[in-house]
Parts: sequence; C-alpha cells; structure tokens
Amino acid sequence: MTTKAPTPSPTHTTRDRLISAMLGALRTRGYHGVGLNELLATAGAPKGVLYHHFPGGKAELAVAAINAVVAHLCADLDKLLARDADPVLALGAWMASAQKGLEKSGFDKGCPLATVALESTSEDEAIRLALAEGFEAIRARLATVLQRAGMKAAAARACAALIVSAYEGALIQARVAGNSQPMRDASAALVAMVQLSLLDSAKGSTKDSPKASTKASAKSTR
Amino acid sequence: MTTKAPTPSPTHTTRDRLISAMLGALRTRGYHGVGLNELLATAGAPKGVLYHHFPGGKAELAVAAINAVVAHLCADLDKLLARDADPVLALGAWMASAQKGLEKSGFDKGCPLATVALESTSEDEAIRLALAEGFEAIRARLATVLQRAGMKAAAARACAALIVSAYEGALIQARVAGNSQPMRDASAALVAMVQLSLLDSAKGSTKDSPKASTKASAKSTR
DNA sequence: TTGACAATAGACCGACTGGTCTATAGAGTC
DNA sequence: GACTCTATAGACCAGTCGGTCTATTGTCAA
Repeated sequence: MTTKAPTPSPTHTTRDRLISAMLGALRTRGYHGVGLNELLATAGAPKGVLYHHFPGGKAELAVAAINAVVAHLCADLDKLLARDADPVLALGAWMASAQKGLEKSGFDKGCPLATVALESTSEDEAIRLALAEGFEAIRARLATVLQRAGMKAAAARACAALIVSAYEGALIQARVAGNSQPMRDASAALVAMVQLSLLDSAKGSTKDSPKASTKASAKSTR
Repeated sequence: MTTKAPTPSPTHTTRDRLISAMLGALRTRGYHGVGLNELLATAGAPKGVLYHHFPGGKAELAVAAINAVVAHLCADLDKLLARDADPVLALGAWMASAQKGLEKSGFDKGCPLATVALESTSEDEAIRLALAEGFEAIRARLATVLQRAGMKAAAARACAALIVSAYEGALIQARVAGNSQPMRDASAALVAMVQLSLLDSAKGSTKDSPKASTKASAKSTR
C-alpha cells in the first residue's frame, strides 16, 4: 500500500487533494496528531473548502480517506492475486510491496488504517465502522483465495485474519525499528507457514489434519 | 474514561499514578489524543508535580509508561513460558489473555505500544528508541523459547517477529470490529501454524525443510 | 444581464493545548 | 528555630485546536 500519495497531480480536484493530505498525515502522525491548518496547508486549500466538501469536518474527511485507502488496498490485492496463480507467491509480493513503501518513506509512513484504528474510541462510530468494513473486505478477499487454494472455509478465514494481522503488526515493528528486518522476518515466517498449512490441508483433506492436536487451536472451529 | 481504574491502590506514589494514567490514555486514545489536563485529573495530581517527576514533560512520561508496559509484558510472557513446557500452549494462552483484556474493556483498550508506535515520527527519538527496544526484547524472549523447542536460530527469530505481529495486528482488528472474532481467528491460525512449523523443523532437521521451495520465502535467509 | 448555485477564500472564535513559574507544605538535619 | 531539599499545588501564558461565518469568484442557464 504505497498508495497514490507521492504525486497529488495538478489535475486532482480540491477534494482529492484534501483526502490525499489527510491520508499522508494519518500515515505519519495519526488522526489526533495532525492539525487542520497543517492539513489545509499541504493541500493548498482554505478552511472553508474543507467544510464545503466535508460538512462533518475532520472526522468525515478521515472516513473518506479510510474508504479511499481500503479501495486502493483491495485493488492492489486483486491485481496481485490475479497475476500470480500461486496465492503464496502473491502474499509474499504483497508484504514486500508494503515493505518497500515503508522503506521509501524513511520508515515514516505506516498503514493509515492501523493508526486510526488504535486512536479511535468506540464513540467515533463512523470511523470505526469504516475501519471495520475495510478490514473485513480485505480479509474476505484473502479468505476466498485461500479457500480456492484448498483450505476449508473456517481455516481460510482464520488464516486471512492472521495475514492481515501480520501485515499490520510487521509494519509497526519495522517502523519503530527504523529498518525492515522485523518485516522481512515476519513476512518470511508467514509465507513459509501458509505454504506449510496449505500443504497440510491438501494432504489432510482425506483424514483430519494434525491441527486438532492442540487444545488452543481447537478454537479455530469458531 | 474508565482507565487506570482497576486498582490505582492508595499506596501508589504520585509518579506511579501518573504513569498509570498515561498508560490508560495511550491504550484508548493514543499519545496525541490525550490532554495533559485530563491526564492529571485522572491521576489526581496538579500540573507542577508532572514536571517535577518528568522534566521532559509529556514525552518523558510516555517513555516511562512504555518502559513500564514492556516490563510487564515480558514478565507475563516469562511466567507463561515457565508454566507451560509446550511453547505453543503458552503462545495460545498469551493471545487469549490479551483478548480477554480487550473484551473486558469493551473493546476500548488496545496495546499502548502499537498505538504510540504509529503516532510517533522519527523525530521523537526517545519514544521510538523505547519502543524499538521493547519490541526487540519481546521478540528475543519468544525466539529463545522457539529455538529451545527445536527451531533453527533464523527461523526462530522470524517466527518471533510473526508472533508479535500477529498479536498487535489481531488486537487492532478486534478492536475496530467490536468483537473478538478476528483475534480468535488470527490466534487459532497462528497457533496451528507454529505447531506445524515446529513439527516440520523437527522432521526436517536431517534434510532441508520444504520452506525453501518458494521464491518468496527465500528471503527468510536474510 | 440576471439569478442560482457550487466552490473558493480567509477572518474570526471560544476552548483547550503543553509548558512555565511562583508559592507552599512536609521531612530531615543541624 | 533555621536551613535545605523534595514534593505538591495551581495560576498563568502564548500558541494552536477544530469549527463557524461571511464574502467573493466562477460557471452554467435563462
């Protein structure tokens, strides 16, 4: 999710520039960390225009930014999944591209979704809803592919949740570490494990898999 | 905000109460989301006392809070790892306890480390350093145990990074979802996969493991 | 031209921010 | 009692916050 941020491009409408500025801010400093004035300055827009396009103010702009980024993420994911027949390969590529984006920003830009997710309280209903739907959409996409690759429905959903977790968690660690080692590590382990898991579920499709051998993992049966 | 509520305990020093209040705030709203006045109100302390104990102000207090939470996390982890001979079991218990904490707070309290990690910029050196060290400490602990359980050093380190990622990422998703399903899912998948991986590395200790079969996972060789 | 309406522009506002400063209280020492 | 030093207490400040409000401009229709 490098995202369209880099070049706002002069053809963009003011509305787009506002969303783009909010996105950049969310990535680097978070919702509460940006001031409206600073936001408007980077977007090159006066204050009135913000409340014209987003009567709900900062919060509404944030929701728009979240929706935009989710759409972008889903599109990226679809493209990768369409290109690689092997979902494991696509997964690796997805993580790698996130890593590259983080590196290119000097370890300053994380995922805006995670940032807002952690800052928002249960009172910010609109924001939370947008985030919940966004994460769910991404998980659903991943689960579908995993299921197509041979996983059972429940396992695929669980694995999708793990993949999204790994993506966000690895981004966090690499960001504070100031190098991408934690992300490379997590990514490598994830890819290896998903492959192992896929292998196992293929082999275990006739008889039950060894997964059920731990008490803890029994919870995967929802 | 309920916050530090559980048990501030009257024996706590003012300094402790400040740290505890900051911790609660970081969990629910993040560094930029809390005001000093609100913080001081929940700690029951006047402003002067903050700058007496933490001349560096808000940032220094945040660092102290981060260090405190890292110490706590490590202690919890050690306890679990000491109790269960099986690291996979301990891992499941660790995730479950985090999940319980989130549920008990009405899905309002996430992990303070992740929150600050995403809000901080590379300029907040002290905060970033504290976070980087904290995450590294936790990864190191996990890696040691995994290695003891039979993993090779590099694989253990990678797996540790994935576990921490899963922990943080799952917490994020469950928080915004308003239910613990994503966390249960991610946890179940993680536990199953780590076990599978452990099994595989035990079997593959004589010959090379199937891990090297994908191009993407080749990155695990650092 | 006139009217209507979306978009742009920025002055302005009260509330609150993090932080400084001085005053006081308590404990220990001589 | 006088002195010292840590800790508590809160008034106070300049700056910034998110948000409102009133122009002004541009564009299309009649």
